[in-house]
Amino acid sequence: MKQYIKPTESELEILNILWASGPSTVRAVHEQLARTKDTGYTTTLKLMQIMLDKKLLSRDGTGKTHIYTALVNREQAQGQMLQKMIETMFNGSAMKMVMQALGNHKASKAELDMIREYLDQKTKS
Amino acid sequence: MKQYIKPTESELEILNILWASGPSTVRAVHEQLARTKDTGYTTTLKLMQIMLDKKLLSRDGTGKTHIYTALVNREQAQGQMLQKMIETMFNGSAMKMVMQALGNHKASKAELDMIREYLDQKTKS
DNA sequence: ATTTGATTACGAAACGATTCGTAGATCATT
DNA sequence: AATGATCTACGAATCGTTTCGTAATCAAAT
Repeated sequence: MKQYIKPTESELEILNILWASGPSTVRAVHEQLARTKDTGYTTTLKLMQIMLDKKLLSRDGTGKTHIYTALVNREQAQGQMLQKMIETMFNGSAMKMVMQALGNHKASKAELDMIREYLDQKTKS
Repeated sequence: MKQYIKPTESELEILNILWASGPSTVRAVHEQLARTKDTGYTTTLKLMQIMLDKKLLSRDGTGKTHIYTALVNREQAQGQMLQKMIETMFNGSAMKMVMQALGNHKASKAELDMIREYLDQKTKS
């Protein structure tokens, strides 16, 4: 049975760091986190321990300092969260969401071109 | 000062109903909610009262049964939530998100065409 | 071996969201 | 005006998340 990935806000912040940096110690994660967030070290530690419990992370406990690794795939998590948003906010229509995103965000011409190219490629196959 | 809209999961469900149905009584909202969710009437009531408190809703209290109205605009809420997702999950790139959405969702050819048309229009202006 | 510094483990407080029971208010019917 | 049905108000319990203090553990340096 496939589990749905539903990280909390804080968990997502940690996942993002691990996705970007790869397997890391608590301290490394905490230092990144502390750049944008005022939080204590043991808070980060506890969060990561809970995420271990929830199978969002794994860890290598050889030696004193443990090394944590994200167990969930970035693309998969992104996809699931997007899918959910599309369903609950955009009536299941990816198109509506895309348009809203592009409309709001005032994408650059280069970005628009890239999307167009991507669409072309997708239509062909 | 502009407030950020950060409805919870449950609040979003209620907002969606009000956006779709327009101003409604608690009972009307609850009946829709109860179709997909097993919840009590007073729970819905309490939630809507809290949302009133948070200024997510307004209400007309003339007469016995109150009529609630969404105070937040649908498009605005969607936009903000998308923006946040883009920032936290897609490194600020709307394009990345759009591609991920399209890639995952397997949009129909018709949908793709509509998006392309939209892009063209957007490029022109 | 002892001290020092950093790490992990753990419990508990604080907080917000959610749920629901119960009481009180209101209205229509009789 | 009493009954019954429906609604609102409110407090409290529960639950999950987040936070942090403190103790235990470990490793390196003295």
